[in-house]
Amino acid sequence: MNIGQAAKASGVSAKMIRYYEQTGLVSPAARSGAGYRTYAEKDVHTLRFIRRARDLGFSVEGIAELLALWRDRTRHSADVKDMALGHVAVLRKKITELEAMAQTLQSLASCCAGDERPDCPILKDIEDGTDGPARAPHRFGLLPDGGA
Amino acid sequence: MNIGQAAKASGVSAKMIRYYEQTGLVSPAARSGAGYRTYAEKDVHTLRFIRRARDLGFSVEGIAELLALWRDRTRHSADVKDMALGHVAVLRKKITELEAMAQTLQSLASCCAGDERPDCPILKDIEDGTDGPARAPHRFGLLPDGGA
DNA sequence: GTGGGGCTTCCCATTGTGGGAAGGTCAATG
DNA sequence: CATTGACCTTCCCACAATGGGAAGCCCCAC
Repeated sequence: MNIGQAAKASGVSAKMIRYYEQTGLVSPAARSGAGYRTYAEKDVHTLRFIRRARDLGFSVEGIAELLALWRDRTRHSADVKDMALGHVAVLRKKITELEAMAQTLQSLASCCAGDERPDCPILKDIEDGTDGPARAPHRFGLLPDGGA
Repeated sequence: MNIGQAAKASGVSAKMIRYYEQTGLVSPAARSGAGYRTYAEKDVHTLRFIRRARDLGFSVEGIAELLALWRDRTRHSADVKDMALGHVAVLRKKITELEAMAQTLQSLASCCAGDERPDCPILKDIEDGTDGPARAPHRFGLLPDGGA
């Protein structure tokens, strides 16, 4: 199976498969005489694992750990659980931050007339910083959505 | 005031101030004889506005719009409100996605013994993809946290 | 033998942010 | 006045994960 087939079968784009290979997340694929990467069912299985882990929000680095555990028949399920729960904590923290932003904005918006006049409590707040020293983060890229 | 002072006063790092200038979010600062950027209170005020908007999760592009509205004395508060609410919608969507991940992971973890044995429902699930075709996103960078 | 589609590698862009090097400046102290 | 240390300048690099696209080779079907 060539990379295009593997991509379709696994839900990971060809571009990403090459990237994962390049960064060492997956081992280099076998090559055909012409230099084409060839994949077996087993490889697709791994790619699928990766995609699912990505869908659960794990970083590539986290996936590397997960893959290592997956392949280690002597693993302790406690280690996997720790990773999962640790990630849940990260997720929840992020959610909390996002929620704080949303709530602030929402309440600000509810004080805004939303008409043709210029007066706006939202801008006033951003300007004066009444929203507290909430050192919240930002920078959460919105899904370029590599279509499934 | 030099850039370092402005950075401290506004909560925006010097690096970022230069970046914002370079990308046109703020207009080029005045320069001293030696080529040092100099800032007035007014500039710091603008930088503070930017930082607050970032804290509310707006992208630089969004902030550019917000700034334009802020400076436009003939703005309609409705436009500001639209932006705020639009952003809230984006935030909520993100939250929903994150929550789906957290919930899946949490429930999976709760089925995991978490002991020294290798059997693990979490890995099984990721492997077999029982978690549904939830094409959720990922890639939400966690705050490098430019400490304020 | 030719066309179209798939594959290869390589480079670029994205979004904000920080790190660091090489060099100029400035203020204070000896 | 000279040195020192803190500050400024520009320029390049890196990150994380992903897509876009170009140039060129390959393979199969017709």
